[in-house]
Amino acid sequence: MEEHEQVTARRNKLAELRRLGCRAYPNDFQPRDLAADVAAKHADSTAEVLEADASQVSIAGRLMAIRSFGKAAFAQLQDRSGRLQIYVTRADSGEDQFAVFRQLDLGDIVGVEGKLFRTRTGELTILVERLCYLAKALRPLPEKWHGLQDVELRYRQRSLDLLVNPEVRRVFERRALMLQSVRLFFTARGFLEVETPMMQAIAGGALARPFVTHHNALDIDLYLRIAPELYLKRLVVGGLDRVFELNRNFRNEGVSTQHNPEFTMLEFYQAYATYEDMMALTETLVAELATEVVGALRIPYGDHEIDLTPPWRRVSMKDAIAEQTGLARDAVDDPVRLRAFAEEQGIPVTVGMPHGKVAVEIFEKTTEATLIQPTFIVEYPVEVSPLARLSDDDPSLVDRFELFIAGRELANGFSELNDPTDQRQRFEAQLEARRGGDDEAHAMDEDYVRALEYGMPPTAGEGIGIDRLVMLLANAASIRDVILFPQMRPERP
RNA sequence: GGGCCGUUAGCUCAGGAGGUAGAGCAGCUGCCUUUUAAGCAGCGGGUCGAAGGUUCGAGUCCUUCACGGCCCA
Repeated sequence: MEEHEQVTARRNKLAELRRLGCRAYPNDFQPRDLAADVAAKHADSTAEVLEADASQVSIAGRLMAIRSFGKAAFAQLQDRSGRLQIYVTRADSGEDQFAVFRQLDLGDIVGVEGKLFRTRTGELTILVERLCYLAKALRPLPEKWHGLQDVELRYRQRSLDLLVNPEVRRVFERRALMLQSVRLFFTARGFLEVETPMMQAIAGGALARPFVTHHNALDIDLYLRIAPELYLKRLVVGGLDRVFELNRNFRNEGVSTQHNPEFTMLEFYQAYATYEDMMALTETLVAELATEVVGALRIPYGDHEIDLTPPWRRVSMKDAIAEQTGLARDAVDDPVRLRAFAEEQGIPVTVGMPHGKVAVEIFEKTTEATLIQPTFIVEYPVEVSPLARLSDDDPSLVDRFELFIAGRELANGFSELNDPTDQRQRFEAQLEARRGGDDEAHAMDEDYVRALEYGMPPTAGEGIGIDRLVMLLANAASIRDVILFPQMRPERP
């Protein structure tokens, strides 16, 4: 393959650097300072103060701009903290080092040491006395002004994206801060962080299609988990009354701005609590995270301003449907009339589909996207909630909620079903649904029922989609903007 | 899965109604010791996503495919 002219030019400069006595990839330069620290420390230092200060600073990073004159040059050096201008002159750095500098390109990594001064325009700058070439960028960087715009290239070559688009780094710094805050929040409340299997013989805990893999030595198929739920509740049976897990789930479904096949889920379980306690805990958690990460409770998201100030609205699914569609509440309660409405609206409902599931279908199609401000939808139908405790008031419902913000589901929580007999019957009902063609129905898990038979305390639990929460707090439109390496089709040669 | 849109130099983008492929940045050569997207002068760089088709002639029109984006399911 023919090498690009710009790559050839850079290879030639690398050869010239060797000729000048540089090692090609040295590793003996240790920067003592960071660009942003230096800038902060000397933000108010006048030219005279800097002149009188004999101390040296040393930073290392990537050359992101070079403005070169004959015997001197300004350049921008970028490290993990930010950028600082350097000034290299033949007089101050010496003939040999200046010759090295002249072989450097945008993107090259160097270390410099020298004294600070202020330029004519007042910019804090290092006058370079020692210059160490550290690594060559053999490929040219994207354009300095527009950065890398092509979203396909940005996702496929995240290194380059991070390098030239500083706002991308900020999103992932925000994400890291949020994860750290989540851990502090739960550990401060007595929750134990645990890790449960990602490879499971039965993919339980949610209604979704799993990825399948194979264990050679055991000669068994295993599933990548779609949820950690059933393992976390086994731990509650075992006396770990408060547990949380913050890690990846895998679902073998489509890719979109809202879905990546692997995504990060927070799940937590608290004994002697109810789903109402979980709603209150969620309000506190999200409000705290927003304050921590964004610094405000009213946050911008796309065209909206979201107000995360607790408490949030709570409304039953059927009331929400009635409110949105204009149907009378008794029509929503009536299986025949509700089904007729679905068919009239072109919402696909199958012949044997139970009333509760028809309601959920209608809710998802008509109402979900309208829930912009934080809203807990409560009173979920039992047919779509095989792991949730029955409502004491209405046996067709369970003590469950989902949280919607900006038209998207962010969390799902409920009082846990801890009656092993009921749990077995629910699994059997799911098997029936599966035989009826529902390939997302929950599988039977005998081992889990056996665990429940030892007695699980009354418990409530919840899952929160972390990527979506990061999207909200980082004002990102696509899940790919908050996942470092989103799933893409492989490039074809 | 369906609809719409995109794919042109390393990057960011133009390319009217089919008639020899353009700019800026980046690169190369030269000048330049206070620049800020530095400046000035000159030069090089293209399988126009791929494959077919229509046409005297296709970046441009048609078909299929690939990859991506947005919307819908």
